[in-house]
Amino acid sequence: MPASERTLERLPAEAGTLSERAANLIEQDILAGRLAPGSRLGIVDLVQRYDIGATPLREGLSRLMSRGLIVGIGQRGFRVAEVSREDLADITCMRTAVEIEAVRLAIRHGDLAWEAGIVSALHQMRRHIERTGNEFREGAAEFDRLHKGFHTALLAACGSRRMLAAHSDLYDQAYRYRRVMMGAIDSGEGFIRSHQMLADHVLARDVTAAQKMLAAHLHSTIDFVYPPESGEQP
Amino acid sequence: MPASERTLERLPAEAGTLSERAANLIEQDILAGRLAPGSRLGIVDLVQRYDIGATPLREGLSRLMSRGLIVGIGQRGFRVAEVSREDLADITCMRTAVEIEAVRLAIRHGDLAWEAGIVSALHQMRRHIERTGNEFREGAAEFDRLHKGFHTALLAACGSRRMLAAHSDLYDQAYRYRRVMMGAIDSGEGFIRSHQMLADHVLARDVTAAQKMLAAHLHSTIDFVYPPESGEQP
DNA sequence: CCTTGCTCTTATTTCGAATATATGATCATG
DNA sequence: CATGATCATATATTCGAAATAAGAGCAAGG
Repeated sequence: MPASERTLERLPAEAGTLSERAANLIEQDILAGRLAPGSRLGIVDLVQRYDIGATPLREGLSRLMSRGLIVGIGQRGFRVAEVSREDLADITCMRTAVEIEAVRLAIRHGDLAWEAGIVSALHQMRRHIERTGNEFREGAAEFDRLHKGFHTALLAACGSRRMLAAHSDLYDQAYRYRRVMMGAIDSGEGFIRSHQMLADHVLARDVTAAQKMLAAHLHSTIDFVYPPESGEQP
Repeated sequence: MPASERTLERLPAEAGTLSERAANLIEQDILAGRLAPGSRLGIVDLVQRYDIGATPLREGLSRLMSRGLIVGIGQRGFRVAEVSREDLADITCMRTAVEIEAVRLAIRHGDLAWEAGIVSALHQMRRHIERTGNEFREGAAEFDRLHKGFHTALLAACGSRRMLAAHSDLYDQAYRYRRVMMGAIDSGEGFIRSHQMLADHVLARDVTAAQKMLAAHLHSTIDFVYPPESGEQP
């Protein structure tokens, strides 16, 4: 195992045009929290930070705008989108709408390969938690990739490009909030169990149970990040 | 009626930055069919067409990309998104998901102002049809504004910014297909009646009936544009 | 005759400079 | 002392030209 270092970090950012690269880099930094919510995204700063010209940067920012990670005001530049309880509620609302319907369609149309994908994704997630023990928050980025993979697998057979794209976008937007609660998961025990149950309902083709559990799962993030009794802290 | 010409055409396009203006202009042209599906959007052509520089144009194109009206391939420029039966089905799928949930929430949370908005929007649409008679396809753009207004009014009280935005985007994307079937509506008679029924169900707070009718309404576009027995014609 | 590799053309993409706009400070004024 | 106008500075935005990549046409070789 000498040359085991492969080009892993080149995958997301080093493709195509500088505009895409810029969009990817900025998205990564926002999701990872390196660009805090509400931060001003001054062009000059960004040019220095990423060593990319103003034109492709602006283009990347424009693309991110429509995805809810960035807000841009007329002649006053761009900012990282704020986080707030209302926004998380809105994301959850939209996610619920998309996933409730997508999982219904997936259950209706899913074939054997789809089922296998779910089992596989769940297995990977479980193993990752077992392997890293209670410190699986450390590799939050890697863990979240698997978590996203599982939820994507559930919906994979829904047959709608737009729904899958929307799910992906919304998942990423919610990631900024989930990051906060990563440390709050005591053990991976209950986490895996609830996902196992979700998978069971889906594989049993029980639409109603799956929808119900999915909705509850989505809403649980809100209470984790903003406990019901506490005040707001945007 | 001397100075009855107000600045109406300035509303959508003449605000803020050139990038926004470019995005708006291109969007209008795509929706109106002046830029045909699949057209190459060469930068040089667009610069001449709109008398706007390459930088803000490209930025506008980037913004439209995430909204499904434009596809951009790496180093190979931009094109107007193709139309196809699959794409219309996908739009409808996504619209169903969003609207089914949004109307549920709206019925649950809607207040008196919301109800009034629905009645008002329906009234405007009916009057417009009565006034223009069977030629209401002529003012398709104006009519469609009212039609969109009605459907937006139904969901207005859902309480989710993202859902309303998604509805607006999807409605616009579907407009390219609806434009084709505009001439196919024999009389405004049945059209208004079905919308009246939809409004009745919603105002009666009958979630199930409203959802059912809404879904059917959305799906009806597919059969109009691509009749079930005919082959595809993208 | 088809394939392959090269050059030349065309178009996209990017940069650096110029322009237009907002922001903040300074100063005069009520 | 508060308030509003004016100017200076910083910033975002846009332009025109240069760098870069894709595509077309053509020649040489299998």
